[in-house]
Amino acid sequence: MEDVARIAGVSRGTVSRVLNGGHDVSEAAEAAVRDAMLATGYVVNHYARSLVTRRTNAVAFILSEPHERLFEDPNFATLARAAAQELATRGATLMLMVAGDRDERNRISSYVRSGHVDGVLLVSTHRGDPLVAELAGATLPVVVCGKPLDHASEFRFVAADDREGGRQMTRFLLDLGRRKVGIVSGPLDTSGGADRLQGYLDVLAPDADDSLITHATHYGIAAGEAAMTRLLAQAPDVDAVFAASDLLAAGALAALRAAGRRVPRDVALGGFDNSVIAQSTDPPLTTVHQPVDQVGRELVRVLFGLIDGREPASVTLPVDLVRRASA
Amino acid sequence: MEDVARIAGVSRGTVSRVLNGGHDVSEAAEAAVRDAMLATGYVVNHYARSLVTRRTNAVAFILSEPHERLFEDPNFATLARAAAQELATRGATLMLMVAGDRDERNRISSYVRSGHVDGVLLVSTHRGDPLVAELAGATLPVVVCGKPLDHASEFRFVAADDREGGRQMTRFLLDLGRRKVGIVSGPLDTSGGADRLQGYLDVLAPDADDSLITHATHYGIAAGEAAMTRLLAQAPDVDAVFAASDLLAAGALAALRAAGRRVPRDVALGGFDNSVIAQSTDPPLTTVHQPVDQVGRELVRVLFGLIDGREPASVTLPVDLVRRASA
DNA sequence: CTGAAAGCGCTTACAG
DNA sequence: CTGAAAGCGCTTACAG
Repeated sequence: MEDVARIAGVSRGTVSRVLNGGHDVSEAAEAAVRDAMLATGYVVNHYARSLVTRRTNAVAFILSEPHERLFEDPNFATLARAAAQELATRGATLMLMVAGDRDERNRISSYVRSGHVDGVLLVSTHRGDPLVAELAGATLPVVVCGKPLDHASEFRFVAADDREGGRQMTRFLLDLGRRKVGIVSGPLDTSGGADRLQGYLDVLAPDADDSLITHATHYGIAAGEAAMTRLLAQAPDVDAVFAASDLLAAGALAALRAAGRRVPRDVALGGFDNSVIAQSTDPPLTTVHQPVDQVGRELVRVLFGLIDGREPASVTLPVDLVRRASA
Repeated sequence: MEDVARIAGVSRGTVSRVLNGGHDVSEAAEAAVRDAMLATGYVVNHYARSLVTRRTNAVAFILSEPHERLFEDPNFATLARAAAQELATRGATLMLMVAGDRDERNRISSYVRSGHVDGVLLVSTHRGDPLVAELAGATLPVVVCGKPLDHASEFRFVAADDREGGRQMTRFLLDLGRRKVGIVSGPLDTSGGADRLQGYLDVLAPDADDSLITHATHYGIAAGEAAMTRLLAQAPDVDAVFAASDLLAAGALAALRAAGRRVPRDVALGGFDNSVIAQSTDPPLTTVHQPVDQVGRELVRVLFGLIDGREPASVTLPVDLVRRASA
């Protein structure tokens, strides 16, 4: 910077001003500085800048989930990509952090609360997540992906409309003429799990039948298979099933096959997510599409709203049903 | 830090020394400083530190691929997680960057070369990737995930043993008693694509038959389906197929079904990756498992070797065949 | 073992 | 519009 100033024949203060928008700088001075920057190949030192501005231009993307539940959100890669790109257009960068156990959680919690990032994107939290509680107490800008289950009033969030998705799928199965529509719901300690079940109940209640409802322990193929097996035992006459994720649906498919039920003929099956999985099963899944890319971008937009002191609203994004062969 | 020093009754220099390992500090002084740090809730400012040490404790994880090829590496999420965790144990953090088009590539290239990160992890590159060329010229420590196709001698890499995996699967299909073993290979401008095909040829040459070889345009279900359809036209008597990824295998499965071939009875089918997809197809896929977690950790270990000026060797990790129902 | 001092590269009132 | 100066919070020879 010293060099640039010398070559341009101005002071370091002036160089700094053109760097920060060029306000209060004459055109001649600005041009001279820009030429000098090109000539020297100058690049700012972010650390020096952060030291004085107290802005880091970094955002933490915290994946808060137990290690064994790797595939809970099959769209995590897409989400991280979308957020990273949106961040890049704003000159910020995404720092990926995995809070898989208590040690990691503590390390991350103190890291982000010590001013190393401008804000936090909190992904895949469960009810009772200690990280949520700690962040609720902090002054740091935080946006949650999915509707928060705890401290809901303290957080802005961005979510797909899980409940409406649950309604759409349930209605769709009913409109197919099916009479016994069951559900393999996800774990109820996640907002997606609870809301998709709620959507199902919205449509069916007060006729909902407990024997048609079953919960998977987590979003995995094996868990889906086990849950579907239970459902079949409870309600042998089930003729349609809404599985609350594509992975659960893949498991349900295996259980149905094992029981000799044809899909969709004997049992119509619907999934949720519209992930790659939905296209790889046989038959391919009718499912509810979540706009994951858009969720990633909105997450960043809302976070910057918070950082800049505006008061951004939480956002719920629409979902839509994609019809394939399973129902 | 000023406060800590005052409370502990020492100078800032001494506080800094205990922060950096406590060398050349008396026990009494160290204890006093630690107490003072606890009392004040002191946390270092990384930016001030980076400003003087020239170390950023940040590593760029660059995903270099065109936007439309989202699922090329179905294990990207796992890879990023593993790397982030390994980085965390070393006090560093992972910055995720997506180089999807020229603009993004330029921005990222100049960012990482301007000293904002200590090193780079380069993921999912293709032959001719301009980013690889630029990074080859730079002095920055770089480790490539997968064997580099260009500037190979200039980079350290960490890869799964794709070629050996190709051999194992081909041999396995042959040992099943199949006579016409075909391949749906991946795109040849990726190291995985080229090496898996090479493994197939290692086993079959000089008897390899061109009509049994087909290439998918990218790692997608639709591409796998199209390639399998071509293969069936070229070699109607094919009785086994090695699809170079699980996604390609899922597509091949659809094509085989459409052609009325039963799997594994008429055609035995093997995949590659052992991703979730392999468990969701019907039948589930016999496939080659890649130790993605371990690749992520090794990537970081090798990078730190480079950063610390040691001369770490590239590493190739073993793969192994997982048998399921498709072959 | 310890302190005083210089310096890392920037930004931002302040005075003009 | 511009420059001189202070200051952001640390580390690290240097001298003792």
